[in-house]
Amino acid sequence: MKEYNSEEEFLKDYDSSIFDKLSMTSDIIVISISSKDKSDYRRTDKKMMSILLSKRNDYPYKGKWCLPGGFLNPKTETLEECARRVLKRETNLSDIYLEQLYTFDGLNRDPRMRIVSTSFIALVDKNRLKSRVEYASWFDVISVNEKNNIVEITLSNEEETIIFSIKKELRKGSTDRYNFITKKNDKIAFDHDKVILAGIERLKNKINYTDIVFNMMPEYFTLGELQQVYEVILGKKLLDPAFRRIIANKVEKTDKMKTGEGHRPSYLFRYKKNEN
Amino acid sequence: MKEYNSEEEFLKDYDSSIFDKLSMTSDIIVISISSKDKSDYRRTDKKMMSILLSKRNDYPYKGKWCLPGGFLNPKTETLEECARRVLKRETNLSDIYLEQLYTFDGLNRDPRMRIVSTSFIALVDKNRLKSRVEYASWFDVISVNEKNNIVEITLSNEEETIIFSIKKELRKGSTDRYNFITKKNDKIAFDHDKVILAGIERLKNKINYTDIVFNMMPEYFTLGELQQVYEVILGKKLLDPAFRRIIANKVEKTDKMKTGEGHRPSYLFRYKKNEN
DNA sequence: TGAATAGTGTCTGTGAGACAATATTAT
DNA sequence: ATAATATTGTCTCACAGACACTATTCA
Repeated sequence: MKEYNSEEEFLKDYDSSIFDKLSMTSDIIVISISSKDKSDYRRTDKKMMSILLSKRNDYPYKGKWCLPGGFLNPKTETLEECARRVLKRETNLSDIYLEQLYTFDGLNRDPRMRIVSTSFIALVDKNRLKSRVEYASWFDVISVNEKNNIVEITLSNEEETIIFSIKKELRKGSTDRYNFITKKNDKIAFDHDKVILAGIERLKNKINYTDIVFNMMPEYFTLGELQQVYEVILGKKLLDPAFRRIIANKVEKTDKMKTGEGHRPSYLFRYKKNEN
Repeated sequence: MKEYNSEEEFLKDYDSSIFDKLSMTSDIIVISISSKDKSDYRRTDKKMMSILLSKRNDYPYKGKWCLPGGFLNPKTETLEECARRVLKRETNLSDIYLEQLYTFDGLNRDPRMRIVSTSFIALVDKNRLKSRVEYASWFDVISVNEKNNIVEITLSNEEETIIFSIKKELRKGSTDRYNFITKKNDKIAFDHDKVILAGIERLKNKINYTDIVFNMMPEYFTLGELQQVYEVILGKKLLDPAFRRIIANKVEKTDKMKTGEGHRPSYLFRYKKNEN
């Protein structure tokens, strides 16, 4: 083997083809909050999480739904830049909250070849999306039910309902980490069912010790609306006074009011940074 | 474009060379607890974290220290399997606690070519490592000091001291997530300085709401020892009664004692699963 | 005996959970 | 007036922080 005396010299000779290579993708679970129309004039809108899915036009998994994603161009971009490029294409927005979620790399997750996918969570305020998305469709997260370590998730857009379930199997030697095993899944492509579950769980875990939720809120909101968002994400009702104590130093009251709702109007609040 | 009528038909024709490809590696920050010899017969050993580093024999970064790692074989293994293969080689152990940490993918993190690295944390009880590691060396984590969002980490083995510092720059639009920017680093190869910081922070964050710490403990331990491990990882002193309350339902008392320490002997405890 | 760690008791303040009470609007 | 949500008050209980005290060993 040749002896090199400097890194430059070594690199000049380096043949990058000696290692087996593979392709990577960035896949994104875009989460936002949508409102179901109120049935009663004085009731507030029911809020739910929604996620963005695209219908696959080509093989593999033709006709199934998948998360927005794209192949990494290894010469020019990072995985996060790749994700932003995809998001720009899908939503026409460039400044979306993005956070690396997990790298999925099962040997057969893509039937074409070995593809490793780094997934991201994107959180967005739905009001910012003016134009209807062309290829993608928003699915409401109707329910997330966990029983005996099996999670069943129900998604629905206007035309279609998707139900899939995943078993969370305790990892050997751990008391709190799980392998995800698909139990039932007819309509989601690749392993994106697992990405969706991982994303929903990450959001649920982080909502209580970070401020990420405000990435899904409009600039002005009532505390009732904010509380509903927490309730939807956490999957449980919260008590009003407790909730207000918790978020008190994360928001600031404005002098604006939300009126015309058939009941007592409420002050509009705004996200307030800092001050822990 | 040819029309396909089934996924099988499509795959038969599929040319996987149309996308640019790249190489991946798994890099592992192996963390364990070591004890400094007691100077006074009645004082307890001082505990510290230690991490495993290898000296690079080849370019690039020849002569610098790096984390154990290796190239992924895309045909045969997952990233975690790749990490376990490396760990087996370095420590001769197969059943080490392993957790995916983060995927690092800066465009120039490796001067040879584009290489994306998925990093893992491994936690191990040092007593299980009988034989001295051949190529790698344990470095004690002497200090982790954060001031004005700059973290300075000092590592040391018997012969060498490594000091590096990283700036944690608040990410745009976030209040709790940071980009890592190397400020000073002469001795750590690649971006492994950032992996080390990410690993130490992950451990610190998870110690309070998981049981991962027991992966670094021997089967029998005193509560004093366990408390020291918590203190080293959290970087602060804890109060005895509070600590005992917190871990009370994670451990069970045995009838064994630890004696001969120059002071009152203490009961040995053992990790107790479940019962939250 | 003295220095050191082991282990327990208990007071206090903080904060979440729970429930109650009052306020205000559109129909 | 009524139904609905908005907003605040307050009681209680759990628990972490703090400090004090007792126990036990080896040189």
